[in-house]
Amino acid sequence: MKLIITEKNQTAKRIAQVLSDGKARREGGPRSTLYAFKLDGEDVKCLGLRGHIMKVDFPPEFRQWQDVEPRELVDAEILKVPSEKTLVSAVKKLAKSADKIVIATDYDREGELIGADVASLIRDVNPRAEIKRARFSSLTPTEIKKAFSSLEEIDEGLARAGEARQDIDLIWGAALTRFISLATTRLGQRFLSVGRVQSPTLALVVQRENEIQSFIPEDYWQVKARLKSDGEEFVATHKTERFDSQEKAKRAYEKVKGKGVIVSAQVRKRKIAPPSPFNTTAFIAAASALRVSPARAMELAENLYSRGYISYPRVDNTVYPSTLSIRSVLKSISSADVVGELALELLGKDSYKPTRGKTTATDHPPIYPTDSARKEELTPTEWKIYELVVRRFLATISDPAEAESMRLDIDINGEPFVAKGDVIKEEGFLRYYPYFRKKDEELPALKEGDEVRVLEGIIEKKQTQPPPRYTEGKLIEKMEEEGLGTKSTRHIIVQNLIERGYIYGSPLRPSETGIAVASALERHATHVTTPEMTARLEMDMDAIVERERTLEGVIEESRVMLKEILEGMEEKKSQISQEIRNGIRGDMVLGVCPSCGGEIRIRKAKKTGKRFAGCGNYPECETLYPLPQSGGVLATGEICEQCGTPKVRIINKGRKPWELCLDPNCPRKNRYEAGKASRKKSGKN
DNA sequence: GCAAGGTC
Repeated sequence: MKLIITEKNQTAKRIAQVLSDGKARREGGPRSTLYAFKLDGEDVKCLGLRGHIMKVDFPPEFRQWQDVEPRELVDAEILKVPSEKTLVSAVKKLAKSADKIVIATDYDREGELIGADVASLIRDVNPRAEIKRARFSSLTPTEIKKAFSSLEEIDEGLARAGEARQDIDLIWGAALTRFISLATTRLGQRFLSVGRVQSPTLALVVQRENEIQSFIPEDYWQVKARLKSDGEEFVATHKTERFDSQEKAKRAYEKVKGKGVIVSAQVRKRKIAPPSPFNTTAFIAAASALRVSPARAMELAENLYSRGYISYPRVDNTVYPSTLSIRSVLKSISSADVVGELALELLGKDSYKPTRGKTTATDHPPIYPTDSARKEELTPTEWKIYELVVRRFLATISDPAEAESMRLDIDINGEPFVAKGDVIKEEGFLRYYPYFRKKDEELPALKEGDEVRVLEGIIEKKQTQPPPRYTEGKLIEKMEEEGLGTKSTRHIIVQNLIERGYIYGSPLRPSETGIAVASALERHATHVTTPEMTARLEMDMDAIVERERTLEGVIEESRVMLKEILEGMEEKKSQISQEIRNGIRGDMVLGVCPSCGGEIRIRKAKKTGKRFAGCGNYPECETLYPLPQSGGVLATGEICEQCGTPKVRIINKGRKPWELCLDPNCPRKNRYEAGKASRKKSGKN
């Protein structure tokens, strides 16, 4: 028997179908990922895994955080243990009766590692089996057949590179997480985490907040003129866009009366290029702009993918492969509600020139629709995401939009003014992808020498603005730019930072704890807070692939570095502990006491150990409120309009953070309960 | 109970 192992069910199904010309059958229950068929008289089985089926961990004697010094983890043995037990035993069972094994996991570093892990499991139970590797970068019949007719060997170098990543992440993550958690005695559920990707990401949010806090706004003045010509009104702005003093602005403003003369009128045609195909990050950014959070957008996309509506959503590539037939994609979506008609329109074209993005990768095709959906088959949010994917696809194969921009230079009593207009003349792709379309700004058709009437002058005081906080989508884009995380993990990393209480809100801000952890790490373990740690690791991994370095060498070097860092931190332990505890204490302040003006803080009842919110002026002030006993509690800085108590945010793992005011008898609560009940009824949306 | 990486 020949056994084929793939990384996921969908791939197993596809490969089995292609190699058997559609004759493969699923074996076992409805949740099974095993497909069986015959090929040239030989029995073939194809098993789909669920990503990694093995994980790395320390031996049991290192499990108790309080009993182990974090630095002991640096040299501790690292074990590989099954993380998907049923799949591990399925592999073993099947491998016993197989003489040929083909590893057909994804063609990337992690895929090679998954494959090598499986191969070593198989060698344990069946040392005589021949193990080969199939490599393909798309799931077209030609590519699959080619891969299986020219089998290769497992690339041990690539697999070792993956192992280096795994080991280094565990060693650094575990040792530093335990160090700061132990130093601050934040143990149990609410430990403080550190990691190669999460810590630099936290640092990004903290740095942005620092820029905002240290930003000194400068006053400036703007002068505008409301003008009229032939019954049409429009606004022109003084050419000096920012006057640095009120006097100067006033001098210009005082001349804004009577008439203006058009000094020049320029009309320019401008093309607006259609957007590039969706990779994960671009998709997340677009969904984020439509107010679907990254984690939710990915959850919805994965669900649509497993039901056959869209292609694989975890992808770096932004260029459609030449093997993707645009015409058949259009046909497959032509009976969809709403967007099907749009697809039919584009089916009339003779040829297609899809746009291309910056990233050419061979992992998967960019995200595109694979089937027609009806509105009643999907929840409203699923539909929103499906429609977005379809419309983006249609946009990538349609024409540029054409805009006409107009600029009028106007002289008003010697003061120069400018009016700008922008009007879409040809819709092009905007017909299919209207999401971020700007409103037309029209100007009257004036020419040089024409006169306009001044209706009024406007003088406005403004201030320079600090850079904006990151939205989740923008943060994920920034992570990609900095090389942090992967298409599959970035949204999870951001969600983890939120669940840990490090960052919160929309747009994102760091909590006091987040700021304190980031600054302590920046001072004492700089390496782990910068994207360079990842960049360096990537280089070392490349060197392992090229056999220029060994896995052992790379890890040893990393261990030496971490040991030094931990030694330094050990010396400054009490200082680090103090700093972070100050941050934690900062987050304990929930707001202002409505009866005495003191601080409402999170406290613990001495007898029961239960937490509650109470006034810092106790016993003079006895104000206290109950708190939910599970989840994180964070201040929002806002007070309830109804009852005047501070509003807090409750963070629970795996759930969307929610807000409530502290007063359990607030009249708003009834409304909240009603809202909750109706949400429950309508399902997940 | 630590990380980050796969996949559901």
